[in-house]
Amino acid sequence: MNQSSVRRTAAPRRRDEARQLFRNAILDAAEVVFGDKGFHVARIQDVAERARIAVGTVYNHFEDKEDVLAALLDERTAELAACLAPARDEPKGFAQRLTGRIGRMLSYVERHRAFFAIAFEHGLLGGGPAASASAGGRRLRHVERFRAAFRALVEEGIACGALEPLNADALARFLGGSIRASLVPALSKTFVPDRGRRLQAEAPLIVDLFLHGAGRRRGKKP
Amino acid sequence: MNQSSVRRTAAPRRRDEARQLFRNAILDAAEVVFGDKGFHVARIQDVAERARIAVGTVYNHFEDKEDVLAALLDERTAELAACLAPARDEPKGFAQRLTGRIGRMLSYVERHRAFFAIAFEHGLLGGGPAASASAGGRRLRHVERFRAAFRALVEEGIACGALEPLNADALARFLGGSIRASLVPALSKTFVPDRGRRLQAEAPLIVDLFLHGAGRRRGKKP
Amino acid sequence: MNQSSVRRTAAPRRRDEARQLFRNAILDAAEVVFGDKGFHVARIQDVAERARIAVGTVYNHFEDKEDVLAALLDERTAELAACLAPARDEPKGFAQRLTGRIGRMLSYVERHRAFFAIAFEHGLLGGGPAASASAGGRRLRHVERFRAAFRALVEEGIACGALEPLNADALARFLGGSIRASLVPALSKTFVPDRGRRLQAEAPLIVDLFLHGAGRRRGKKP
Amino acid sequence: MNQSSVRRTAAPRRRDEARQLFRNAILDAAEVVFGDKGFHVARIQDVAERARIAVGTVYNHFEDKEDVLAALLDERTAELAACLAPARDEPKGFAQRLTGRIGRMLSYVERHRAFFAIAFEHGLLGGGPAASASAGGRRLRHVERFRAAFRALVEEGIACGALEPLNADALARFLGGSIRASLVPALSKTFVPDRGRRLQAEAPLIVDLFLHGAGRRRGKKP
DNA sequence: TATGAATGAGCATTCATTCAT
DNA sequence: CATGAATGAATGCTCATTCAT
Repeated sequence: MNQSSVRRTAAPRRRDEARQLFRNAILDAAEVVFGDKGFHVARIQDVAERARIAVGTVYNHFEDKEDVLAALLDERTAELAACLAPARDEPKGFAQRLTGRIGRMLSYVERHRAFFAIAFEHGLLGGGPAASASAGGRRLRHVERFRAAFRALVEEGIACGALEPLNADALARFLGGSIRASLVPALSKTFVPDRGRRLQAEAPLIVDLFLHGAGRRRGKKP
Repeated sequence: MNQSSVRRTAAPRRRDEARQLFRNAILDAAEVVFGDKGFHVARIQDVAERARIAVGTVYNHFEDKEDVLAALLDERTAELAACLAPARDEPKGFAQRLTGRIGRMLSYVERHRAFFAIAFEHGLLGGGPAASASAGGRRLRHVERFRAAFRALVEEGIACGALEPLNADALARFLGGSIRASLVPALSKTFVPDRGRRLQAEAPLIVDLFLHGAGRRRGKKP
Repeated sequence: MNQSSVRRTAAPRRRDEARQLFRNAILDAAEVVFGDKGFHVARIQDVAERARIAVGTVYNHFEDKEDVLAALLDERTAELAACLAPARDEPKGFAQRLTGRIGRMLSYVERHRAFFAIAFEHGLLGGGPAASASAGGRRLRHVERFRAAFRALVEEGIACGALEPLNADALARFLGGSIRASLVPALSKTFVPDRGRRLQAEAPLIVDLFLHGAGRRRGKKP
Repeated sequence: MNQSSVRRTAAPRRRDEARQLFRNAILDAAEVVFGDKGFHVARIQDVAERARIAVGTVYNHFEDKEDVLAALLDERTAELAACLAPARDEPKGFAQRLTGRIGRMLSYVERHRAFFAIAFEHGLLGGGPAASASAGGRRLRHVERFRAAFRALVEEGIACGALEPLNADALARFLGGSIRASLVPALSKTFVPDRGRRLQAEAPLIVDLFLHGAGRRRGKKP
């Protein structure tokens, strides 16, 4: 390999790394700012200031304000959906596997609390049709990807006989609703994040309720 | 009762009725407009136009834009919470009572689809903490009232032994999440409202999942 | 005519008058501001300030910045073209009539010097194709109307035997060019407007120069 | 001459040639881009892209955007004025010489149509005082040089008895106006450039129209 | 010297709110 | 009170210019 070929590859690589750095800085800033004020109230200026860059720079990396949100949803959604995918060394039982995955998901949400506070507004886990309208479908992708992850999980459960063979979409939504129910208080602004208990600890309860419901179980008596 | 006292009471009464008429017209218009475009995108102008009145008139009846939303949430939330309250001639079993009440609730939501699409964005059934921030706490009231209705329902269930004696708040949220899961697709814009099946028909499934979960029930086989 | 019908007509009339007042104030302000700085450099803020109104008010009367320019061109162009139309008590000879009309036109231009300085930039009397591009054809109307007025004038001359029966469009452009040549120094910013001589006094020279190129040449026959 | 002195002169020469190459590439690109969109709408980025160089490079060769325009006007104006200067082997008659020179000028304009479309906006042949304001007088030079060329031409005509001994400036402007009248349609965007007839063919008509207003009138003598 | 990403002042436009009629 | 035009603060986005590489 001669010097010139080194140059041809090394320089662009560093440039790409710089681009990635800016992109991440912007998305990280947007996560906090959007989470704090809500998408519509937040100003691009705010995002730029938090990222310690100029407004113009935001526009060097993203098409417009909507695009920043879309990219953010894209990124976090993919990571969140990944939590639901099978991992190595999972326990045998479906309930155990489910608990592990949901726990991972809760843990991820906890690390990105600010963002998920608004992500729900924008359709995650089902919601805000109004908000998703303006995006002209750009955001449907995220929701869809997420729905697919839940569906896969539920179908896995049906396949192994752990879940009732009901409509997979309905079950997937039910699972999403169950998880959401636990997340809501944690995402509220008045929530004090670390009182010793981590959000992850909720996973067994969620799974229990999801699997067996809230009804009093007769078999328990004897 | 002399004539002047009649005037003092009758005339104001008519005036109050007129005020009520305007107020309702504005709220009805706001419900549709906010539901269509989302609160932030909707303009007071749009609401006024739909109500066939002038913008200034809106401000004669409401403090500001936020106030219109708050009033709307107040009104619909109260009506929605009322669905969950005990009714006359309810069946004996908790599950049956639950099914009836949830059914009524679903029916009400269906009649106000446009609005509830955004209500969820603004904290109903737990959500959008970002949005509620700007309201300076005004909206917490609605959420709180709603939460209370769910709590009462759940506590009723625990009291009569139909529900596990777990944390009432957690159960209330779980019930809310279960219902929400069924509402989401119905509130999406692409939803075709009347394909023969009414949203209300989902109530038994919701109750079943809420009470018994999605796990495969062993006792079903025989 | 009863009182109510009076109200129905009188109130709107006053409102319409107010609209007209605002519209004119804006156009007058725009004429000066655009003329001073050029269309692109001038800010709507400048126009509003000069008209002593708020920026928003400009947008209550015009679609956007382009629309203000278009309306201005429309109005002034129509008035300018009217100068070229036949008047009452015109003298018999074509040259005399021409002199009168051009004189009136020059006089009008002089009263609106600031504006015509930029009008030429935007296609009047033939010019600036670049500028007219962005308007998407809205401005072509003005140019076209103006061209038509010149054409009519030239055709009148041809018809009465005062002009060579050449291509009317070419002659019209030549007449425009002849007039323009006299206007240019008067429209320059360094021009001191009133040194005793009015622009109108140039009319005979313009006509003389114009005519003895397009006029039928008497001496040629022998 | 030793080797080092060779280096001192030869290398800089090559460097200067390179500079010239860049400069020309930028001006050529600017001619097209400015002509297409107009000076204010065109972005330096557009010019750089068309020249296949980086934006920064433009600023290595020109002070700012205005400077690019000024240099462009400078260059093209000088070449255009040169068309009006006496050439070798010109015919004897003034009309013939005039026709030749104007023909050359038209030909030059035709080769640079895109540019002259905007040059007129910026004062060439008299015009756009608004535009020239922002340049702070830098552009007056071009206009002035051009005016001088016209003046010289007219004075030449007066001297040889071919033109009326009127005010030379007025005649020069009249000549400019006459030429401009023919250029306008050719510079419009909708103009189809080559329909068999070249712009140059208009020269005799222009001269004819011009001369028989300013030309000494033979028939008048009696 | 060429490069092209970062910069941030600048501006058109919107829209909640006011207030004279 | 209803009205609807006037208001002007607020904001998304652009683009000329700079400068580290």
